[in-house]
Amino acid sequence: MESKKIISYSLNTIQRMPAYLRVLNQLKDENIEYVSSNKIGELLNLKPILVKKDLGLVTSQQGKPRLGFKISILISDIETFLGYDNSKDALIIGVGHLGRALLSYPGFKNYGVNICLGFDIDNQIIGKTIDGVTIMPMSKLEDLTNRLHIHIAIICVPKEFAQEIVDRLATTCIRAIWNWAPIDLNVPSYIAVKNEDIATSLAVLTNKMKEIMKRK
Amino acid sequence: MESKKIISYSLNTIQRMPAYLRVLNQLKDENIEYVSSNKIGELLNLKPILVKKDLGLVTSQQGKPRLGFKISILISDIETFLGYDNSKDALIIGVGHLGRALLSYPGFKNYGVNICLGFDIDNQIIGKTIDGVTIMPMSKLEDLTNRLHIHIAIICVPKEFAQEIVDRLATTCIRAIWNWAPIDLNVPSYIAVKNEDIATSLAVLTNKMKEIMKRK
DNA sequence: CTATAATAGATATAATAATATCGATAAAAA
DNA sequence: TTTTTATCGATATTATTATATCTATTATAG
Repeated sequence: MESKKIISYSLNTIQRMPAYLRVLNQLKDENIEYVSSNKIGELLNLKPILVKKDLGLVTSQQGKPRLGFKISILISDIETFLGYDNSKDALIIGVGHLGRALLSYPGFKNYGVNICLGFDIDNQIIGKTIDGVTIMPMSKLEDLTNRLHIHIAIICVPKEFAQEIVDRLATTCIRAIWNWAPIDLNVPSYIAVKNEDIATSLAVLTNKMKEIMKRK
Repeated sequence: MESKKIISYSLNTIQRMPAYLRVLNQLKDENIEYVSSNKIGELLNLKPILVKKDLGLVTSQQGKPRLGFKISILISDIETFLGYDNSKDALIIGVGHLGRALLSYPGFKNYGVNICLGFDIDNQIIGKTIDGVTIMPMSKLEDLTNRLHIHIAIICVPKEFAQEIVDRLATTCIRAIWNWAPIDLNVPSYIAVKNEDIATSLAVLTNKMKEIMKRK
């Protein structure tokens, strides 16, 4: 009987990957070919052993003693793992300041995400193109989502409207929601959610600050 | 010899607190007086036992059998724990779309954060007031920060400029930096940092999506 | 060519976080 | 008033995550 090793990646491991990718690309730009876990740990303030374990989980190569891992392979392995290799279309709902900030963010393509449509209720901007993305009326939401087979939705509307939009998206082929509205959404189990929660971030920040202020 | 119990709160516990606060305020608005860990766990999709432990760590009250905790006390205990009770002044550097989105966000006061100053290099907006916050030229950064005793800085500038701003802030009384620029900052140990990392968020989201798509 | 040192990889251990269990208690029901 | 039951609080257990140790390997220095 065959046995397949099942590897499960912890949330923490996943969250560290983008940081690895950043330093690896930096090193690659400096024309460095190999890097050790020690070196990466040093650059990111992570224990080398942790880096070693994380990288060992996702890379396809054997690390070489005294040299470490080949950077180019490491990069492509992590990109594959994170899904940056195959571009995914996304739409954005709510094109106010926050929505525009995200639209003008140049980095998405590096992360395999391509925002191809915007939706808003403001007649002033409907039909216009902002940062290369056309803004459509909300009435077209379901139809366009399905016709274009879009799986990722970015929600940037005021919190009062977020839930009703989720309910509408739930009837479409959307399978991931990146929620920037400060509210706990009710989302069916066939849709992944990531909340960008300002309150949580601030809680962590002020807590850290409290620790630091206590010290001295 | 006296012994003081040292409680250390895990990052996870801290991060769950804002969610507890949200549902507690909701319940309070419904004029409910007591709530059990079970009920909160149900509302937030968390195991009741985890909620019980988290709340037990921060609350000052004895929970009552069959009733649970008194909501009003729980709220004020969590608010105190998170530092929402004493307002903290903050400044924002970079008032483009993202900066404006944060400025127009009405929720900060609920989190004990008061953005009282903005800084930018754009002469078009320097001297103007946006959402009640006056925009100052970068040249005044250190002086105003120190004179007003501001401890929190929100960085919303393009990533190329983020590090030099951190270096300038390090010479002031700033003790916490909320970084929205997509870059690993080098920050002295006497300053707390919280990175708002789009790449990390997307990594988590697309990974969850991958799991969901695999299922069926 | 040989010795050395830095590294991966595997495995073991420790630390941390989540979950389960159980007795005491008090509200609610009988 | 008595019984029942939901809950807390404390403690124990389990699961997960991070760290340490040890061996084999190989680039590098001598």
